[in-house]
Amino acid sequence: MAKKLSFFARLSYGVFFFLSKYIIIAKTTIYKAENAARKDVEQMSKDKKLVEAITPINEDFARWYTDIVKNAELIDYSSVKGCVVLRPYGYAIWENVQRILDGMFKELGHENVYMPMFIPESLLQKEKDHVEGFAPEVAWVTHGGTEPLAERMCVRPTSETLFCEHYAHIIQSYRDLPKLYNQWCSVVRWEKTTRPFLRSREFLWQEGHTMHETSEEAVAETTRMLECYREFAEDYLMMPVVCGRKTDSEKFAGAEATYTIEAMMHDGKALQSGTSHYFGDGFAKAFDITFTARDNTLQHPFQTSWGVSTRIIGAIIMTHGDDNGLILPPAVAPIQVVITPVAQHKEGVLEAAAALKKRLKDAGIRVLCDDTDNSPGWKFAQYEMKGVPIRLEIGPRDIESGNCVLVRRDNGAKEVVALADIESTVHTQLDELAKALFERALNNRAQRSFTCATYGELEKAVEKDVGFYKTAWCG
RNA sequence: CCGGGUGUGGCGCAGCUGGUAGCGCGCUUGACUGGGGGUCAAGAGGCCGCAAGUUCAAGUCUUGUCACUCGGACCA
Repeated sequence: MAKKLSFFARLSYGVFFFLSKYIIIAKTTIYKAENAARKDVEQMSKDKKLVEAITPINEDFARWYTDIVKNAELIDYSSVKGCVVLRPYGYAIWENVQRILDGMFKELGHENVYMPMFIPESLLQKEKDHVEGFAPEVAWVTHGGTEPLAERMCVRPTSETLFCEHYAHIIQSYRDLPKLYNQWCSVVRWEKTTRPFLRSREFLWQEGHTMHETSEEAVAETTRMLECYREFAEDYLMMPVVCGRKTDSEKFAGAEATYTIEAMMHDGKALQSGTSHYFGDGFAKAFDITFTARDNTLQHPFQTSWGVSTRIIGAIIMTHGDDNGLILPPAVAPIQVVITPVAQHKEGVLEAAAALKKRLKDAGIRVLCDDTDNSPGWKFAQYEMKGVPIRLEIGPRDIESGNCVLVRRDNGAKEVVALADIESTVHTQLDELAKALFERALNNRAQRSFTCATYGELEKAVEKDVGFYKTAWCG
């Protein structure tokens, strides 16, 4: 088995165990852009007088991705490599992700805390595997002002060590367990190859760190949080995922087992979208965390950690987007409905648009009315680029007939709908759009999933088709 | 870390064998428009990455340097 795994590692394939007896092999390289197509697109953009053309998805997937993150105004590059500016629209997506996940965590009994961003070198080094895994990619702080520090400190790449130090202070008895903490923060990993959202040097995430009385309880927490992530991905982001366990070579540094949700991107590659780790009592021993058990013996607690990062935004883009730009699942879309007034200088149009906006807002829908004097065509293209799920057009004709035009972002379908019950119409359409996104992603995954009976068969198949492979030969 | 490429208005680029900087988009103002990226007119905006050198003269040539980028290596 070890030999086979190293073979896959060389090919940049991720290998992980499906939760049943299958393993799944999926290409997991981080996308890199290529130069070739750029000039053609720029030329095309000139010829067609388009404002911002993006590279077609089937021509160069990586370039398509970069064009979207820039043109949909999610990020701006900064002067620090691998560190991006999250612009209001991009950050708003993250805020929605935060709001939903945070609610789910609290429902499960977790509490939020905040740890320092600096870790003294000696603290990082307490757990051997952990430091070996992370030391090559941490950023170091060596000076305070002009004075060299007595001990250098790293900017947290993850906070296990800080949580452990703290837990050692506050856990005395089995009565103190479990401890279910989570924090929202940014971490720094000095990556050499960076891509917005997918692999950056600083990124935002949440990291949950829990301590338990028994290993059974900690294992249960690990799978409970993996299930939480699955539910979030599938029910809110409309992104089907495969739950599984990473091989030893890919598991978290210091963990006993790493579980993951893997989503298939539009091009058939896998993206690790959330992880949940079981640590056993390895860290507890290294950090000397003990508690008095029910039988009055001194024991080490069992630990888990789990995290989802802004990479999930990259997953949303690559799962649902198309040649016209981003498509956002309604649950996390900063704007769920955009209203574009037509012939807005004519009497009554802007007033009708404003009234429509108010009704939708009162119905709990995130709505924007774009009354700038850009042309309607420009607005259509702009909000398609930004992935707004539903567009409502309202002009003199509609006002007269008591209707408006509803356009769906996922399939472009246009429909004249009555203003009278617009709230329920929009709610229904948002729901249907969400379901359609999930179905489409599921179909894509099904079309790119294969089964191999033997190892030899698998070797040949992975060269031909990018996708997920199930094999039965590994028990 | 190794190799290739690129640095010129906000963005994308042109600028040949040296002669003192131009195009498209965007931006500003106004008018006409408006149901798929509108039209016209008038404007604003540049130490040509940085430093040194060659020259009467450097965006252009030479050297150095910095940054970015692509590929490789490295990387949960």
